[in-house]
This record gives sequence, structure tokens and C-alpha cells, in this order.
Amino acid sequence: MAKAELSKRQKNILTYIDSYMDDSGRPPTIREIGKATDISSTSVVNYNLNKLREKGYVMRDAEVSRGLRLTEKAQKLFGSVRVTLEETLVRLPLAGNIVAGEPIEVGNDAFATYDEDDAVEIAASMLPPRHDNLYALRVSGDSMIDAMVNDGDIVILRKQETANEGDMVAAWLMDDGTTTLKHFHAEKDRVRLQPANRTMDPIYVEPDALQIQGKVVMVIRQT
Amino acid sequence: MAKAELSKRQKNILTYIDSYMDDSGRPPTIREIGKATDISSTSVVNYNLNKLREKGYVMRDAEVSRGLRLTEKAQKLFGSVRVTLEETLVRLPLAGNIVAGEPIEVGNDAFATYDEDDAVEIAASMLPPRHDNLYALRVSGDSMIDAMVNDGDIVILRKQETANEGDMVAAWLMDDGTTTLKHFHAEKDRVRLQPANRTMDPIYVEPDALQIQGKVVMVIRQT
DNA sequence: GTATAGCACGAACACCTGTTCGTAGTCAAG
DNA sequence: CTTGACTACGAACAGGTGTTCGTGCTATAC
Repeated sequence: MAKAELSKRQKNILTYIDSYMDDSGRPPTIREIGKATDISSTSVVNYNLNKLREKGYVMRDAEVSRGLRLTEKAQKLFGSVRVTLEETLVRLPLAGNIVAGEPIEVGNDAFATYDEDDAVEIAASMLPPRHDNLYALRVSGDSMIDAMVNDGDIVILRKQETANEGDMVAAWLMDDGTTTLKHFHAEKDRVRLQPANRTMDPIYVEPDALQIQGKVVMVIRQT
Repeated sequence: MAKAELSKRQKNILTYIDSYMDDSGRPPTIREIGKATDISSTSVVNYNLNKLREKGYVMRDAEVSRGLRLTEKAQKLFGSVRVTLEETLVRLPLAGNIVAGEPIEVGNDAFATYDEDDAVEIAASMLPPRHDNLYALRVSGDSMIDAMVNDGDIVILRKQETANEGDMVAAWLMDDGTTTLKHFHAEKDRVRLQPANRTMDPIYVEPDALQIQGKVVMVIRQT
């Protein structure tokens, strides 16, 4: 990918798209952009729009008239920056993916060095009183449907290695190397892991064959 | 000017325009509207759009593709939600429960007279660009486990009576009187409702035996 | 020089899209 | 019954619109 720098032409195009949408409520066509920015050929506009897409400033819907959208990245150029108040909104790092068969890897640095784009924002009122050590993971694959968690869902976890009775935890089963989300129940000399789906049966494991990766605080599905 | 009353068809059109703009950021074309609202002729859509213009619900730019805009009058139809703190946070009414066997009842007053305590707060960044006509329901019972939705989960819906291809919708099946959450797929002369759980089979219903209550925007589970 | 990559141009194509036209059914008023 | 307003339909047209193609310019690297 090319550098993120924008040519004068591309800046003009972005500015025009933004003002056009403000005025009319719809995106401009390629020819309208060309006319406004003194570009005589539609292919040149098309070319620059694809460049802008590669650089993350616009989204395009193929073969759709006015199939243009400014991304948040582009809108930030025009000064509409969101202010986050610590008390009302909590921003969590989207630290990676959960994939069955792999333990969750969250380095400590994940809390310090995550990107703007890879963050999840949650209202503080929806979370437990303390927000420390929380992080988010995106579920990849269908391996957790028995935990009522879909491919693409976002799981918010508190990092901890122990669990209390009844907690929903992310657990790594060393026996078969899978990571699952289950309710944790300590029994006499074993651990019962109960699926969230009440129609399914629990599994039992030795405490030593279990590594708790975190406590599930919330699951979010965007459709 | 004609009466301000809207035919069912015109309401459907308005609802579709609103949801289309929320999804894609651009207005739909006449043919897209027709396809979504079961109108085979573009002239009929055009006719109803002109009626809506006369009644003050939309503005039209002649001879311009997607030259449509909803007026404020139309947007008020979809209710407005209270937005706090520079739009970083959106407060939605927790309008009630979803229970299998009952259609969802959301009076228009639900948007005006909900209690502080019965609200759900979501970061604006996690929602579609427009927050009109959103409301939240708490799922009661285990009847939606095939939609990967648990007892106690919160479902955020956009109120609408039509659905686009692939949308996750809350639908009331008149045959057996149940309310379910499924992916909506229009087929030749029937509707396929696909469970979110990919291991389960779809069900097929007559379009007339189906009443769409809203589009599912998000599912939240607090553990 | 020569090669390569990035940028730009105009033209043509195929499909999209708003508009218009003629026609027809329904319903209430005369 | 006849009239007229309202709603609805399918077809066709003219122009809009995204895409692609061949071409050529400039600057940098070899």
C-alpha cells in the first residue's frame, strides 16, 4: 500500500464529498466530483477514489450509483472529533481474536499500544464498577456456538486466572487444546464447565487441565 | 394538499428509505424501493414518492439519481432518542420484554415516557450512524436459543415493518404465535428465516403469515 | 539510456435510473 | 349508469453513471 499522504487532488475530492453530503444528504457521482475538482475524465476520478479507498478514507460499493461513503478517518479530517469523557464512556482495546485451538494471547503491552481503530467503546453504566484489566476479543469461527457466541461477536473479558463459582470464563482446555467460554463450577475434585445454552450438557475436567484466561463480562453482537 | 394520512404502502416506503440511509449512507433508487416494498412498477413508486412529497415527508431533486431526502417531518415519525454528551453516548429506552408467543408491543409513547432506570446506554461508535427509532428489549425465556440469544440478553432493534435481504429481524409468526429472531431472506414466493446458529435449519413461511417487528441492530449479554 | 511505477487522459460500453405514456381498476358523488 | 378522482400497472425512452481500455506523461532507480 502506498503512503497515507494525500495529493492536493485527493484532498479536494474529500472536501467536496463532505460538503456535497452536507448539502444534499447523498453522495456525489463520479462526474459531479470531476466537475467540481476540474477533472475532465471520469476514470481519473475513479482512479483517485480507489486510491482514497486504499488509504482508508472512503468506502465504495461496486457498480452502485453514488456508492460512496466517507470513513470516520476522513471525517476526522474535517474536525468532527469525538470527545470522550472518562466517566461515561470506557474505551477498551480490541486485543485480537479468539480462535478455537489456541490460548488467548494478550500481552501486557496490549493495554498501552492499541490503535484507535481497534477499540471498542462501552458506556460505563453497562459495565461493572471497576474497569481495570478489561479487554475485548473478536470471536473467529463457529467453535463457540454452544456458548451462544457467534462468529464475529465481541467478547469483553477481565483478565484473571481464577474464577468464582458461576462465573462465565474463557478457559483453555489443555487436553484437546481448545478455548471455550463456559460457566465455571467448582465441584469436589473436578470442575464442571456448563454451556450457556441450557439444552447442552456440561463437561468435566481436572482442575490441572484447565487454564482460565479471563472472566467474561459482556458479549456484544453487531448485526 | 391532500390529507396527511399515509397509506400502508407509503409508510413502508418511508421506513425503507430511513433504514436504507442508515445502512448505506445514501438514499435508495426508485427500483430499490420497489423491490423492497413489493411494487413491481417504477411509476407506482414514483407516484407514491410524489404523494409523499406533497404531504411533506420527502424532498425530491428532479432528474437526479437517488435524489431523495427525508424531511424532518418524516424523521419525527420514527421517534427520536435522547442523545447525551456530544453524541458519544446514546440512551435507548428499554421498552419491555420479548416473550415467545406474544408480538412485541412498543407504543409510540415508549419513546417519550421511559424511566431513567429502564434505559440502556451504548457508545455512539458502536451503532449505525443514525440513532432514530432504536429501542431495546430484554429477552425473557429460552425460546430464542436457536437465534443465539439467551434468557436475559438485551436486543437492540430498529422499529420497522419491512426488511432487507439478509437482515436479522424480529418476526412474529402468526401461524403458531411465536416471536423469533432470524435472518430474513426473500425467496420467490416465500420467506426463508435462517437461524443465526449455522448448524440449524431454516424455516419457510408465507409472506402473509409473517409480521416484521423490527431489525436487530445489536445483541448484548451481560454476565 | 532503459525500465518501472505512479499518475493522468479521453473514449466507449453496458447497465442504471428517473420520467413519461397509455391503460385499467375501485369507489364515492352526481 | 356516468363521471371524476385516486391508485396502480407495465413498457419504453433518454440521459445518467460506474467501469474498462488503450495511450501517454513524469520521475526515480538501475
